[in-house]
Amino acid sequence: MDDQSRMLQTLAGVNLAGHSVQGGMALPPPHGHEGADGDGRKQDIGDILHQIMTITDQSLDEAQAKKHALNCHRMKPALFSVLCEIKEKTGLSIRGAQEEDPPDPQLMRLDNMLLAEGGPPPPPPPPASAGSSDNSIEHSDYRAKLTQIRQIYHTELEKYEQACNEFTTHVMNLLREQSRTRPISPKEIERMVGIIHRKFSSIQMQLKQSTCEAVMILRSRFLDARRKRRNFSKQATEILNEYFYSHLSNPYPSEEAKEELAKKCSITVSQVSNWFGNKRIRYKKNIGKFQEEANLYAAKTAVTAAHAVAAAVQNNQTNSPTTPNSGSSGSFNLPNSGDMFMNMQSLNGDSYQGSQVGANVQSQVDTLRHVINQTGGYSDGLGGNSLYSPHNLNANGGWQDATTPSSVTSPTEGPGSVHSDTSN
DNA sequence: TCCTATGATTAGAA
DNA sequence: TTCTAATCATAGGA
Repeated sequence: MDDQSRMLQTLAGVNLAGHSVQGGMALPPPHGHEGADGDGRKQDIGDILHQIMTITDQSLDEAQAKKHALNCHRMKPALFSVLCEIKEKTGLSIRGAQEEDPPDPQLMRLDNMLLAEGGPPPPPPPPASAGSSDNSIEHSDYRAKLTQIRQIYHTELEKYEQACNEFTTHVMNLLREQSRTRPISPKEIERMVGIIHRKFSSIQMQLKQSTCEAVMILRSRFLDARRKRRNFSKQATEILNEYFYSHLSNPYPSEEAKEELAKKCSITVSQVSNWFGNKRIRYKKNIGKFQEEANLYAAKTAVTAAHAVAAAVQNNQTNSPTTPNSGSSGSFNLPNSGDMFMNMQSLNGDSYQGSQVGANVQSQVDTLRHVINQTGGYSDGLGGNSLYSPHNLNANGGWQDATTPSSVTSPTEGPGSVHSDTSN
């Protein structure tokens, strides 16, 4: 059996089963019997089908003429409906299954990213907070560029959507027009529209990808921390240097000390760590160069210590005149200058502990005297300051005390701690 | 524009 | 995990 006759049989079969047709123009029901009227109808259908099947073999003019006749035929709506159903049951049902694709995860990810990036909240500031006076300017610049990208994206998207709508309308009109001559159901038109939309959404995805790339480039350009290097404030550098040179024998601040320094300098703990890391290595590499700086901070620390201790002594004498003199030459509790620094910070700052001062005030006075005597005064020449001389570095380039960095092995050494490092 | 200083990052070691 | 050492990339001054 060839295809044509099979089709004819199928059509006839569907019809004879009393299938309801589109547009309320159903075939008359068979009424349970098929007499001469039924035979006539069959013949009628057979004629139409024959005409349809042979129309492709005819010339265009002949076909046009026949098309009109077929369009006006009373059985046309019924045939239309049946043919549509056959189409549904064959190829189109396969396409229909593909329609239920879940939303593309990549597209969703891009959407989310664009949403997050283009949303109202400003981008996070760079990690370095110090010296970021022009952050707002940079952010506005960043935002301006981001807005520009978004504008381009939206313009393009609008263009695509417009084009998509135009094309969809065009296709719909075309299909509607064609549905007069061939079986195209509204459902099929709908599917076609869906296909067009999917095609356009893939174009949209490309657009989104490009936009994402542009945003990423912008981000890396504007927010890359390395590019955003800012010098710390002078005050912050001074605080860090004071700590460094006063802990020269063991310039490894504990976690607590780092936190304290970070707080004082308005920077992050990791920035403090970075700073000390850089400082240690650069100091070690070029001690001579840093000697002057070391002396400067030595003098500064000593003067601060002198003032603070003097104040503490006065305070101590006023409040507790019976404080025993715990410090005797040779056996005093000698803090290194770094601890003095932190003690002075404690005395002057927010972590003051009266009891500590009370207990150590005399030894601090002795310490100060000791240090002053040891260094031969504050105005020692270059290299003559044993307090900050590089002898703390051992032969293989490490700090003598650095074999046990405080942050690793003795994290309890915090601000204000006292130990007997006499190397200073 | 060049040079130096400096904050940040990275790989590898301990 | 922290540190060192090398390196990058930028700031800022001459």
